[in-house]
Amino acid sequence: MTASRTARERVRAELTREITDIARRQLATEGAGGLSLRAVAREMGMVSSAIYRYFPSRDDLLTALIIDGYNAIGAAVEQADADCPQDDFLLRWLTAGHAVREWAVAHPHEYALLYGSPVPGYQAPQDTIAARVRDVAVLGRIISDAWQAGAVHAPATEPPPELTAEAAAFRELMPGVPDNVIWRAISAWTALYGWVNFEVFGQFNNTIEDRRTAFDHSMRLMAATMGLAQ
Amino acid sequence: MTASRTARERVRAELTREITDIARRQLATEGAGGLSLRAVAREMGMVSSAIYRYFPSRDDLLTALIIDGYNAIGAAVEQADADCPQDDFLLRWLTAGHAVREWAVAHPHEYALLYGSPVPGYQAPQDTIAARVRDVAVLGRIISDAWQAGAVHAPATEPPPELTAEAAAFRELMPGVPDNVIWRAISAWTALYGWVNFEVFGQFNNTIEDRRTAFDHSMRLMAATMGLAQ
DNA sequence: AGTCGTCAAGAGCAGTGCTCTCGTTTTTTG
DNA sequence: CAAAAAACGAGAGCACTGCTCTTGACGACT
Repeated sequence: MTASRTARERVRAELTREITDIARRQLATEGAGGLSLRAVAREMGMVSSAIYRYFPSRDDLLTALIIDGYNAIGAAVEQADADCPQDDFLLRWLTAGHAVREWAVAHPHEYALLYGSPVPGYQAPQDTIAARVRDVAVLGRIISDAWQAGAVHAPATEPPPELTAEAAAFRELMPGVPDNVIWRAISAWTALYGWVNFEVFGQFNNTIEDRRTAFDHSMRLMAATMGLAQ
Repeated sequence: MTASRTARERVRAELTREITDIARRQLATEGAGGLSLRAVAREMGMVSSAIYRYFPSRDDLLTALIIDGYNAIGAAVEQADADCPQDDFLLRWLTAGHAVREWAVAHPHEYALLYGSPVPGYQAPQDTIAARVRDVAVLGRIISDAWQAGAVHAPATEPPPELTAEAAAFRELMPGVPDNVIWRAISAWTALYGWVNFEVFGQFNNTIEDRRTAFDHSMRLMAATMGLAQ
């Protein structure tokens, strides 16, 4: 009986996957606003209303794409870090940063969906938060490993007392790491994505051309701020 | 005759301004995607096609709003810096940063229009670039002033030679400032906007609550990276 | 074998950006 | 001052969107 049930569910899963694939392709070429359920249906040879059997609304399709996107960039960063010699923490930081940047440059529209302005009228459901932490978890692990190895030499500028109860999520990612380093890591993390935002969203147009080199240099400065310089 | 000509042009300018005002209000409440020419016309008691006498397309209306937005945030930063004691460079940097952040938090949708994902199908015309540099010009002036006053004590980590021909626009903003400091300023600038992006776009939800304090601390770390720490 | 749920299809609603035409009003020109 | 020209608001209309509802057919489970 499971076979027959699976027969139906298999074609359903297949169609669902085909929808997201086409949607992702449209997203990559047209951007988030150009994603049209009717266009997806048209490309599949379906009628538009049939799509709603699989995704109750456009937002649900967007949510699926967002989750896929977080997992894709998270997997890219995890893979990049796994390929690194684990005891070279500066290299790991730089490699993870480049992985983020390169994925974003290769998938600008998907990146915009994840880290750009929220899609109007769209509220990210809780389902996304599990996938969204994969990249920052890698960063946390790098810093945490570096700290355990005694490779973090940051100036001892204590953050203000108002912040001691903040950023609990980051603390969990970096157990044992003192507040000073945690907040430096948060700063570096926001700087990393700030750069990628600027690059992907065109803020460097006609200004910085060799963006990979410039990004690398900036990430080295951030590593120094974190105390990771060798 | 100029009076009679002005009569018509005056009402035209007035209507144009009313359109942008209503559009800005809709933008603030609904976001960029919710901006509808028909809704603006409806609110003005006009018929939708009449709007096209004033803005040939939705993109042109968006462009007007974008230019206004760049000027608004630029003016806010300029004003904040002007109110500072000009010889306290760390304070000036922090004040300018807080001005950016506070404007962005107060006008999240307008900020998203300026620094978020580009509106799909919309290509920013050249008209915007004049207004868009006002905020970064303030930052450049702060660093430049600090350098002239001998108040910049940054470690002498030279950027790689590939970058010596890059970022000419930044160099013009900071005449006489050496490359090392220029690239540190660029890093700090991207970190500043990276933070604001994360905050405005909801990346700190359920993670960091006292965002002003955390931002301030991060900006102090960036000041140290630039060599502005006192 | 019959029932029940799933499915694709189609029509339809309200909304969008945008174009075109048609009178009217205002400005400019002869 | 009168005629030509330009600007304007209104309306209809096109192609498109997300989404809902209904209808009829096919497949799955008892």
